[in-house]
Amino acid sequence: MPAEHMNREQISNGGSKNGREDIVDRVMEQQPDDEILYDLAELFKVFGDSTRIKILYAMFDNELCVNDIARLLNLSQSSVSHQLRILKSSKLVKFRRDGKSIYYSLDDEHVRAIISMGMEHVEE
Amino acid sequence: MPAEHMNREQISNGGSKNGREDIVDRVMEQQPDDEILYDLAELFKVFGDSTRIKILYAMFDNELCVNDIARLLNLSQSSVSHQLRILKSSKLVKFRRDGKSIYYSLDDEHVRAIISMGMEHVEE
DNA sequence: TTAACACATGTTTATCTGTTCATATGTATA
DNA sequence: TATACATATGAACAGATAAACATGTGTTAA
Repeated sequence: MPAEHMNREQISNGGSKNGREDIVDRVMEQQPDDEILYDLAELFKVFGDSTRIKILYAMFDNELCVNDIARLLNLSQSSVSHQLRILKSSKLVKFRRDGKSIYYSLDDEHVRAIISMGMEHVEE
Repeated sequence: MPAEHMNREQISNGGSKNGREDIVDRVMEQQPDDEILYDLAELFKVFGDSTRIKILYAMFDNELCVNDIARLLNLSQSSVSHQLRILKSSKLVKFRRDGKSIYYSLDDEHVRAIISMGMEHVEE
């Protein structure tokens, strides 16, 4: 393509198809593997349910057993247990048994940090 | 109930029903309004889809137009547009028009912070 | 070992959500 | 103004998912 037939954008980027190729290619290289981004989405999906968020927030600085959570949030025991199962498999909560009860708490500081970041965004 | 009929747990917590009442009451007071936690869940729900996460990550430090994103991630223009609509209404991205194209970018540092926190948790 | 309690799990159902396809809106250019 | 390009939007369908209900497992104490 002769230079006199190029528009300003094409000239400024060296004549690539539409002047965005370079940027698209660069972003493509920076992008993490799909698998990682899939896992990241799965993580946020767990936070993305109001029942689970309520449970997580209740445990923000308290260890709670299943029955505590059910009474506190007015949920069925079954529902709480199902949600805790999801939180466990995502490594967001840990637990310990004490007699007949099982006490749950947040697994690490990341969980608190993620919730706090979200709260900041919401409270605007 | 006479003290000699109480178990150790009941005595140590002053004789409340099952020794967890105090904690449950305290947590209940600390818990934010349902509406706030609902909004928080809604926010994370937006991050909880692999297509949207890919789009957000691609914009981590690049402004991109709809067509860029579609080519980059091998998605249909319609799909990208639908997802950007959701990201816009959640205030996660901002945009500007330049001629026929519309350039999208992350709305603020919170968005980057939330993604980074999530990444740290996933990369373990 | 039986009963009572605390929790987990399987299944079903109603609802929600992402994609696709078709079409509409908005912008630049000949 | 006609055409092409870039993006947005509406509708419909398929897959995902949370809640409810019933039942199973594990623990304690009589």
